[in-house]
Amino acid sequence: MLHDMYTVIGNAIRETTGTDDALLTDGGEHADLASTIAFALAKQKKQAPVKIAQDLAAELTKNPALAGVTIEAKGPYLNFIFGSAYVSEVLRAAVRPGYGNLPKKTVRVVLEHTSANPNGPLHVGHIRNSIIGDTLARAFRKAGYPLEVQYYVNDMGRQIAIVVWGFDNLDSTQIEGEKEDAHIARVYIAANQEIQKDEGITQQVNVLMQLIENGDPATVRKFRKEVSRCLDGFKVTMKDLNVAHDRFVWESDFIRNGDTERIVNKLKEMPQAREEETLALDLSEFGFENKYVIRRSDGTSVYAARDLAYHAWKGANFDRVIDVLGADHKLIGAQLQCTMKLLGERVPEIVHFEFVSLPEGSMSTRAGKFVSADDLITEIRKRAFDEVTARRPELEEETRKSIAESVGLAAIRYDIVKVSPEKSTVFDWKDALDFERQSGPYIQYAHARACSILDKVESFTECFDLETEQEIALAKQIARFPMVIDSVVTELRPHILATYARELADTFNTFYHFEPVLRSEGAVRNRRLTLVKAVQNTLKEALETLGIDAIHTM
RNA sequence: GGGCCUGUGGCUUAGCCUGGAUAGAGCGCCGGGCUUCUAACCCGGAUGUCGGGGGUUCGAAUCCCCCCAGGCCCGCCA
Repeated sequence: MLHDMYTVIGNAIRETTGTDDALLTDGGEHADLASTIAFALAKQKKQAPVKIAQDLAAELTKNPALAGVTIEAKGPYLNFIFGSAYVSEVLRAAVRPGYGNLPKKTVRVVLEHTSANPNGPLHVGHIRNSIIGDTLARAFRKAGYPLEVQYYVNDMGRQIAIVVWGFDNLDSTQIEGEKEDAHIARVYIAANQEIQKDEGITQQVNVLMQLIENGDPATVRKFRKEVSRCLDGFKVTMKDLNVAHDRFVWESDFIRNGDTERIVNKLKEMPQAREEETLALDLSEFGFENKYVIRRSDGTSVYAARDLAYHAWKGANFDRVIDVLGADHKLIGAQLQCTMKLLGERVPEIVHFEFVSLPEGSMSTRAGKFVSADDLITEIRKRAFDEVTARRPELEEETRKSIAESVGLAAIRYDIVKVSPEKSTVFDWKDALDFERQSGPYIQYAHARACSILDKVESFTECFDLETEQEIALAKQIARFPMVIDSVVTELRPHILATYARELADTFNTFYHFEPVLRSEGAVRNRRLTLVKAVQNTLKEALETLGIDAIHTM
């Protein structure tokens, strides 16, 4: 819709001026779309931009393809203002279920996110990965892509060996009511403290790592058991966060099925291979200073080898491979991409996000320095319940509890997804527990308001002809939604959707305060009810794409 | 030491890729609005050397170079 207008107007400008780029941008407060083409043509035509803009406006107004669009020159700017037909068309589309869905695609996408090491609970840094990843996943589905979401289970790393060593050698009884992942973390932290005191333990851990690499059945069972327990804990947390994976892929499977060995053999044949005690790749010709180590001198594979095998498998089964990874993986991510390219395999696209730290410094599972996602969820639900109880004391306790869960989820997800991924953040309890403007609950509230209006009418005749400035502004905001979804998947930046949903809520709230709906009559009432229905539907679709419940009352 | 990312009112942040109309918002501050469709809201006000310096351009928060500050990375860890 907006996209169609963009194309039509862009083509008209290109045809009329003979340029390649129509220099079309958002018109902001001045227009729906605007072009700065007059500046670009000034030198070539040896005329003032203002004159060029005037001439072009006159010329374009005659173009039948642009019928219904008001074209005016404001100084050197060419402004395009869409007419009522556009607004009606937007409204007709926006009241239908699934508004914002884009045409079905055939490109199969695999998206990997979270993939935290199973050595302790998910903390507020990990869930930035989960929430960026899950929001992207929802946007991809909305954009019509067949998608599989995977969690890569690092079940054979050193940390897991340390966990297993702890269970074998320390007092590791589970405390009553203790969650599995919290239990694992406690043992992991204790084991690391022992390692600090006694270096001999490292040797015992190394032995465990060789046993797991060689597939020693007893060791495999022990590793699987603790990793599975930790994952069970993760699954509870992720369910609370409305984050879902289609498949959990175990790293050790790529050793067992021979994929790692096969890819290591291919790597050996590369001109960049350096086989001494270790097997490594020299990628210095591509700007990587350090060697990319594939195999240790004792013959065991390192993470990179298994990761290459995993990515080769993904590349063989999907058309696009996308990974969501923390900024600490930038270098190895780039080395992975470089190596995949050299192997002639499909190169993964990597979405990086910067770190979340605590006011006192970086988080560390090993040192026990972290705020767990579970603690955050518990705290925010408590706060949300108090808030709901204060506002809606008449509701049943069960209803208030349910609303509090949805509000808490919205607050957490929105607080995290709204920030651009390249910005590092410091976790702040006050900001995380905020339910006011620029928050998830604020957007939910706008949606609940729209629902409340619609609940109060039996039926109405849909009317798509808007009149007032506020009505039209709201419809034009609604019109942007499909293009926003497209931008999210094209740019792999989910915070665009967060910003959009908030702006739509802002526009609706302003409309709400200036334009009575139920208290108006006749055609005015009908068209405003239609508009409220459209905004309710768009907010619902946007919230659900953000993984937030579009609740009807709060 | 090298590489990547970030630096926008007191605080948090959008805009930067793809240069253009008075840099947009929230919190906090000041003032106003609930017998009214849900005030988790709305309206108005004060607050900005867009880290600093140079350059490109008719035009720079946006592009290029240098510098400063912070984060992350540079392992036979993952």
